[in-house]
Amino acid sequence: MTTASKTVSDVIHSHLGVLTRAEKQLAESLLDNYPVSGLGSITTIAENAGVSTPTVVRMVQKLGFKGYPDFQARLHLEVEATISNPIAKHDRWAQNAPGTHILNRFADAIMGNLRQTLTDLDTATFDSVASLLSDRKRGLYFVGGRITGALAEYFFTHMQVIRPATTLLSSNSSSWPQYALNMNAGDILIIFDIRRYEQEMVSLATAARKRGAEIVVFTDQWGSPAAKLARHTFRVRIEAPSAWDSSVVTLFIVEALIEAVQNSTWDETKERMKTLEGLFEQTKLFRKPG
Amino acid sequence: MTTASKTVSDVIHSHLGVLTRAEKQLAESLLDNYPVSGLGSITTIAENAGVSTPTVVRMVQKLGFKGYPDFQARLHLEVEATISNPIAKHDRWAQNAPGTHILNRFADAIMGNLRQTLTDLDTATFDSVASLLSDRKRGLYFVGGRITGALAEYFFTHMQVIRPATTLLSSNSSSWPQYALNMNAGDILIIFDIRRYEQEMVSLATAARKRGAEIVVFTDQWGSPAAKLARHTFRVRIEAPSAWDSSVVTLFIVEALIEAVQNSTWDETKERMKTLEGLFEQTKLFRKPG
DNA sequence: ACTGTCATGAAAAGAAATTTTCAGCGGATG
DNA sequence: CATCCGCTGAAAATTTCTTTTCATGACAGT
Repeated sequence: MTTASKTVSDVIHSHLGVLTRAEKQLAESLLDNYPVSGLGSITTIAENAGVSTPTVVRMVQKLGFKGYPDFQARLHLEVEATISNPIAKHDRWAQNAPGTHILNRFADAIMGNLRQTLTDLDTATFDSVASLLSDRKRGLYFVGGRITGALAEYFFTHMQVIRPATTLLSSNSSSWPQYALNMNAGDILIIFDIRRYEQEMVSLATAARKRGAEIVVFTDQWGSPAAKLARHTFRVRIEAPSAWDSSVVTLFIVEALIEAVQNSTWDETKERMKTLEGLFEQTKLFRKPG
Repeated sequence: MTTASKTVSDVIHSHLGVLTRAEKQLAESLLDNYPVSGLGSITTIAENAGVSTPTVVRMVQKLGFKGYPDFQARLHLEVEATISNPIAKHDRWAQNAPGTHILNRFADAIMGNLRQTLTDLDTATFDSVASLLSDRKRGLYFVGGRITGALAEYFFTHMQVIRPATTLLSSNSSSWPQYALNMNAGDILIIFDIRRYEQEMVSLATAARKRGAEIVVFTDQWGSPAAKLARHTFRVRIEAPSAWDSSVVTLFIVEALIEAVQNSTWDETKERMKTLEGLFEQTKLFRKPG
């Protein structure tokens, strides 16, 4: 066979370029939860992928197999190889990585963090924050520290598209008092502050509270001192097998919040995004293509 | 179903006593190399076991299954459970949250992304990139787009602490040519570019290549055009139940890389970090947790 | 030895899967 | 705007799989 030593996954990847729309759709479906997704009959996988059975036949033939049975036989071999390997037995998803590889240890840790964080997290808090952030009458201010500044920026960039009146505070704390001065009652200050808490953060939070602003804090399980001044606090697990803390779960919550806000204000956001897209497109028109 | 919570293997074992000779022979064959041996058609497994197909039907019905397809469907589920990872098992997650809550839907999606990404990811690529980034003789340049700029910044912030000669390119592409001009042969350009690929990224990558720089690209499963110019490419799953793509898994890989680099250059890094800590303490910008 | 019971597989019948055919549709091109 | 080309899925044709039927043979009890 021409596809001798490569895995079906490899073959699919190497053919992605020559696949048509429906075939790509099928390929995605197969690669998702690979290789188990290819265990069933041609009818089943066609249905799962939302394409017709002829499309399946055409694709597997395009990939170099004689027909669907040929394709499936190959998949079965791969499943067998995977399962029969005692090392891979429990860790198929990291099959390429030795058990002690940093990727695996990281994945374990992050999974634990996510599970723990979600267990501890009150969905009412999440929903309340989403609701606060959806209120367009409130100004939003984002601030983070040395490391968490990137998270604040990420959150800010998205919210800026979704709604007006969003402000990103510089990571440099010397300019913070000026921002606090501009806050109005009902505005929201979103603080990212994990260990090695920044002292200035408390001053900023205090000033914001005096101006009547609500405070939302993303911190770690030990809690930023600024959390005492907050209306809502997200305590996120940040432990990783590393000298550094992990921001993965924090980013996870940020993204979920972005979607929650976007979803609850979709009607208002839609037009806004369209306009913005137009602006981006226009800007690109004036540049030379690469 | 009567055989609800037990595995097929359990069911077979508990029925061994009531099986006839040919059925026992079949059962042995199935348990040998279980559960993969049950992947094929009824004809196949009958042949492998040296019995007739009616024997197979009779046995699976004796075991409590409706017929062979029922039996096989169950086996497929077990194969899937065996192959899939702990990540997929989210039973106890977010107990406080309804199954349809955005947090849970997001968690599902991110878990899938992580699993898929790790499955597709070659650890050799990861290790090669970690090794490249550990080479202090090479200058590092980080660049991202509108959304991914925050990721580039996050990566940069950490690497800046760990090693010298790191540069963060502005998100504004107009300044990129100047950076390219400063690159030397062997320098590394780390590009973050997910869909809505930025056209200028290709120009930058081309310019960097001309200067002899190596390119590492973080992109999505569809692949940034800049990936064609890259020495190494990370294809990360970014799908989320959201109007926006998810950067969680990308951040995961970034953090793992940070640790890998830090770990491989610890001796050199240690002193550097101590010095930096001292500087931070001195300026009282950062405090220890209280 | 006779008889009844049960296991077993060959073969037929039935069901389902796989492949092929073909018409419609939509985007590309002139 | 017309034409072409290739993708796509409905449906038919074909192949394969699954189940049922039934004849045979082994064995236990009479």
